[in-house]
Amino acid sequence: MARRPILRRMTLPAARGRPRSAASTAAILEAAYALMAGQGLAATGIDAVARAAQVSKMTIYKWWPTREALLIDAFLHQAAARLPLLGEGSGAARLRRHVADYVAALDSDFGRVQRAVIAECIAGGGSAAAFFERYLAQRRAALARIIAEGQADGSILSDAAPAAIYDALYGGLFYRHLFGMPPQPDALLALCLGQAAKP
Amino acid sequence: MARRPILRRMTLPAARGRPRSAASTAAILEAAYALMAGQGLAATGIDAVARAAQVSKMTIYKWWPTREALLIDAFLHQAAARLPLLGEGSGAARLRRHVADYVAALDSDFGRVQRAVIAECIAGGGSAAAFFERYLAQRRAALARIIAEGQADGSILSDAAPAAIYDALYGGLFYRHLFGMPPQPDALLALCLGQAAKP
DNA sequence: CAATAACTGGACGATATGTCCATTATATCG
DNA sequence: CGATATAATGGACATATCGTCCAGTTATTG
Repeated sequence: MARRPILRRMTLPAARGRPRSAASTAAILEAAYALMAGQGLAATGIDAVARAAQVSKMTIYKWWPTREALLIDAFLHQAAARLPLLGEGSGAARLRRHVADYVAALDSDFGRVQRAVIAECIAGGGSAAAFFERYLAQRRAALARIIAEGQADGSILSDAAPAAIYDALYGGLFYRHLFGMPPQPDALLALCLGQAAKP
Repeated sequence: MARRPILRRMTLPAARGRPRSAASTAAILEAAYALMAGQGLAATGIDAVARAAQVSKMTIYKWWPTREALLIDAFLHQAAARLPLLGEGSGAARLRRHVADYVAALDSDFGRVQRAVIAECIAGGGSAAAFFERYLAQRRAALARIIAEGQADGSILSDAAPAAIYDALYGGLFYRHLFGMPPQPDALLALCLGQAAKP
């Protein structure tokens, strides 16, 4: 009979024709990230990405409608592995560890690229809401959960809403980073978690 | 003898030749602001500004080295009148009033333009440190002073460093604004000023 | 009037944008 | 295998912006 395998069809919806090249996709995303990290946003045009990825420009335009979409994807492709949220210890301990990781990441390629992506979002759509929806929202929800656990286990004294604690803490960290001030995680942690939060 | 008047020379350093046109300067700054507010950053090229201000492109390039410098100036030109810091009442009351003004301003032309300027700074120099130096730093210092007064008069309960309170409060507000979340000034104020700050 | 400096208007090369096409490559289906 | 379908290529293309340059005009001072 040689009927088309139903199961296959449901998972990979009819792969007729030449399949999309995973190698090109990865090369494009990595080139975009590397250009943002190295040369900055201004040097990260579609032409430059195509050249660096050794790929035709049309291949990029085929899969990404705007530069904004490409740069967000390039960021997500690298960010997936970074800034893990799991760990052991009290809520406060896990939060402190993540804050330390976040501060270190901001002071690296990752921070430069994140700024570039945000700038591109603003230039394109007026705000960085797209970046929030595709990246920050999940992180914020996960960290709010950890903050709530910290309140439950007594390691975080403040009884403010977890989301508000997150906004003040990470908003403060991001604000200082964006405007070129050195990070001061301890002062913000003390303020946002309640004066003398337990370890 | 008809010597050149010394005093004049010290205040206005030798005004020989045709003087710079104040009307053109104002028209350029206002056109740049209006374009950012109306059409967004992408539509605010030097050519477009020159056209809108009815000015030769060379006049812009003569006085501003980069688009970043022009856009910051255009922002400052409008921002000077906004967000007054003076007022009456306790430190907490003045701070609350400013927070309300700030939130209202962000949700207007002013907010869009501020985002555009920040994006341009990132695209140009990698960070928005230039914007901080020319605008935010003074505001931050003035508000930290008001916060310190609030701690002194007992209207702000938290004894954290005023700068840390500022960073958490305005960082949180800015973070929510930048990423498209609705403002929640009351939650952040309660958290940052100490649970139940007096009026 | 002479000297000085700002402003004009247009032209220029370099670069980026997004689109289009004919061609080639790689897969599935019958 | 051959037919079909889709990706990827590489170059051309019109359009737009950037920053610079220049010759000429305008405004102000000495």
